[in-house]
Amino acid sequence: MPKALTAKGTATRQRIIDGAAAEIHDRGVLATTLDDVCRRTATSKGQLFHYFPDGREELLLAVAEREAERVLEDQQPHLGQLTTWSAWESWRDAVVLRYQRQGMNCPLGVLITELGRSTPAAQLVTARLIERWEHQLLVGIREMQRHGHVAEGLDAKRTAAAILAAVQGGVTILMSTGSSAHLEAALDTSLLFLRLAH
Amino acid sequence: MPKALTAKGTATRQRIIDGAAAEIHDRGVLATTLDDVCRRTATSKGQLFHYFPDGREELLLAVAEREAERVLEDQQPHLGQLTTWSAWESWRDAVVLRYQRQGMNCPLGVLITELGRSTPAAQLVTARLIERWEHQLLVGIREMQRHGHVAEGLDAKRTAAAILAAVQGGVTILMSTGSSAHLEAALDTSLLFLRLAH
DNA sequence: CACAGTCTGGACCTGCTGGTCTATTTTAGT
DNA sequence: ACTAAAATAGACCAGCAGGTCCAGACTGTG
Repeated sequence: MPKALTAKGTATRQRIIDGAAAEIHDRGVLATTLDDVCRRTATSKGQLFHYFPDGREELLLAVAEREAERVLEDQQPHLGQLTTWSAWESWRDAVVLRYQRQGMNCPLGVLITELGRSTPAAQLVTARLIERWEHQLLVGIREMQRHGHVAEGLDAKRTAAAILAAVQGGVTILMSTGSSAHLEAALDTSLLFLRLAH
Repeated sequence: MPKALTAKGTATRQRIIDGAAAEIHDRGVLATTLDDVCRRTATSKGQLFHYFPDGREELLLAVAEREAERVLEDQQPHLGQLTTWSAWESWRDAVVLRYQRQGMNCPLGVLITELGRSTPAAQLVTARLIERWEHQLLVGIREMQRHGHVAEGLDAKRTAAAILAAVQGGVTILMSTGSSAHLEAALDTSLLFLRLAH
């Protein structure tokens, strides 16, 4: 990587990341080659290794970070303000919609499994995503407790972890079957649980 | 594949599948090459393609089927008799233990994501596993309802789907972080939910 | 024993893909 | 405008992994 990126440079770098992400969405991580990315982004091998000296691995990591960012963005503004039942409902719908749109390929998941084994940096991406996601759920639950909508006695931390797991599992199942039924069941049951704990 | 397998033949075929599964457990699907499998199982390329004419894909599918079978086996006998609270607790422990042992690599998951894109046969393996797993949960919940331990009004089908998703998500998170905290939270919260619905 | 089909071994081929290298053009700062 | 650094292009390389092939050793059945 050059010492300083010019405006043109950063633009190209970003174009490569975006193109790689798109290619991965379309055809999967495994099937995506560096040449594919070059073709799609109208760049050359030279540029690719100019901006990502560590090659494929570094590029994939950059894509993973981008994807992780999106996961949370796509749940906003709902996830950030889980203060009423209707906010939780909206969030639920947003999650279902987001993953139905994404369809049967989970770029992030495969990215992590391919990278994770070798790079600790990749594991960090997942860990941070989980932590942030869970934290927002936790805040939401605490908020509901503060407003008296959910029982004070409920273990908010554990519940947040469980809801996150349920969503994650619903998504995983959606990936392999194409059906969002489990994701919806997971979300609906989670909300029902919160309501029951009263 | 030959028309008829002799006893020796089936033994070799099985040895290849077992060896491939072991190799995948140790080093991951992506890093496992056909030569690795041959070396480990003391077989030759000739044999490998003799028993799996479609090569890597066919072998991987066979391994996936084997793994799927194990997932359910490892939860028995608990999963098959979820008729009391203590049975549910035992099941909970068995699941946690099984996946803690398995550690951070999910052969089945990666197998499916690598195969799923191309082969519908791979999707079938997952679909069947999910269906059978969920069915046993469903039976368990209905049983609890019949005995008056869980409210009749609870949507058993949806709850079974949600619990399965929660477990699945807990496992997924365990894979990428190495911590079973989410899996345990998911299971504990699921059981708490059943208890609350009374 | 014969012989047809199965089993085994391993050399070999080939396509692909990540990665290197060098030459040329463009940009930014003085 | 000059120059140093950055950006771009794309030919080229090397290794590897999946897959092919054929020759030879077993096996079991009439």
